[in-house]
Amino acid sequence: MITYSRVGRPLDHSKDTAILDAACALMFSKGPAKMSMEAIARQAGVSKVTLYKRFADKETLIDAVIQQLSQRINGTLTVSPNDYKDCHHALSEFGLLLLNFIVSHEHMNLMRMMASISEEHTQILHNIYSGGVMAAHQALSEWLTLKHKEGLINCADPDFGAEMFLSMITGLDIVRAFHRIPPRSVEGETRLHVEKVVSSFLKLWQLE
Amino acid sequence: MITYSRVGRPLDHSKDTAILDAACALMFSKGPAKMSMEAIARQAGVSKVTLYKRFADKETLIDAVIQQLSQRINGTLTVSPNDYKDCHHALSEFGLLLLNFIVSHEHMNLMRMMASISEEHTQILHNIYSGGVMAAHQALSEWLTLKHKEGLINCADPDFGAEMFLSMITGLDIVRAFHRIPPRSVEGETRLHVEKVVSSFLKLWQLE
DNA sequence: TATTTACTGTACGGTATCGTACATTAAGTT
DNA sequence: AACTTAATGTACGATACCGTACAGTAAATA
Repeated sequence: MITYSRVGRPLDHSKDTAILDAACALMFSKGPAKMSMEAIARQAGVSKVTLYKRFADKETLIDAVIQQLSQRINGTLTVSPNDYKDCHHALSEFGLLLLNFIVSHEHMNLMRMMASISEEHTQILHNIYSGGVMAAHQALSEWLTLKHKEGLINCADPDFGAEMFLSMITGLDIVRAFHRIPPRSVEGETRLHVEKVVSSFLKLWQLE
Repeated sequence: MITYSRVGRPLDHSKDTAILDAACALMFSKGPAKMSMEAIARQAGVSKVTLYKRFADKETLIDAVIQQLSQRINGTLTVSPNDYKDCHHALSEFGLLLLNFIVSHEHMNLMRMMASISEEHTQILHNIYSGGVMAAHQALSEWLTLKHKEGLINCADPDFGAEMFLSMITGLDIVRAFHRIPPRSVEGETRLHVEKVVSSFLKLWQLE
């Protein structure tokens, strides 16, 4: 942590973001292991000394990049099913957004970085889980509870229902993306998949 | 590739497996990046020269480890739904096996290794996908087709059905395992999850 | 202006690791 | 026995990279 001091030349906070951006880009292209601190400093337009002033060592920087990236990524998934009235419409829109989010390059890159985190640093992974998947699951679960009370959806086990929806939407696409298999070529195919999932989901939990 | 020669001291093929085993163990404990060739040679009880005689360089060895591991792992998932007559029973047993397989340490370690494979070596990932997920998906899809013809399951879109079953069984457990969150403590919980999934699945595709 | 802190650029010590060379021994074939 | 290949062990060159030291410059405050 850098303490603020009133005297002397002030910290240039634009360098923080410059460093993180450069590190992030290099993590994408080279991977955490082959990313060198010199390259980060060069690409950030910053001397190595400043780099080490902001981040104690390489591992700290990597952690910071992952944290920042996960927050930024999870921030893109702001739309909740609350935003739509019709259940089918709500789930479709949410599902489409979710699926596109999951197979996005940013998210897959984040996953690959997370895989490199050693067993000793599980806390970061837990934080990411809480802020990402768990939050999405909880939001959907609460939405299902709400719709259940409104009598629009008959889901007595909203936790299970939410888990099913998330995994059904994800389907095998996340596996394929992880195996670096090109995604569905046509946008319509994705939408069709989502529609089929939503139909199945509602068939299970809309009517008795 | 090592060409066979009739003359001179023959290759000791036990060293191949010794090297691969040592490399595999070190990949598990240290990760691919921090695994050194010296350590592999030491643990395998082999000199560094022999190591480099069998595997041109570190990357080649890593690829070989991943290939071997994926084959061995996929080999453990031999049980197909064919082995049971009752549909519910078949899906339950298959699902339980699948879920335990997916969250196993071996499989998660393999996933983490796969994440370190660069974009230039996608062929390995594609091979793993074909031999693993895709094979399981296809087997299940064919089983569904069979049961459809037998009139036991009403699944006009077996590919989609198989994808749904696989992802529903997997659920969020694979995500949690990836985030290094401890798995379900009680064996019974896993079985309960599988039961709920199978019930839902059959509710969708058994009756009209 | 004096002082304090931020920042640059270069250089460097230290470490780790890759891949190879060399001399020597082991284990087979002809 | 002569030959050929496998294997060991040590040593070594080359490289890369981490993290820091040092001298000097920039930008703020008192």
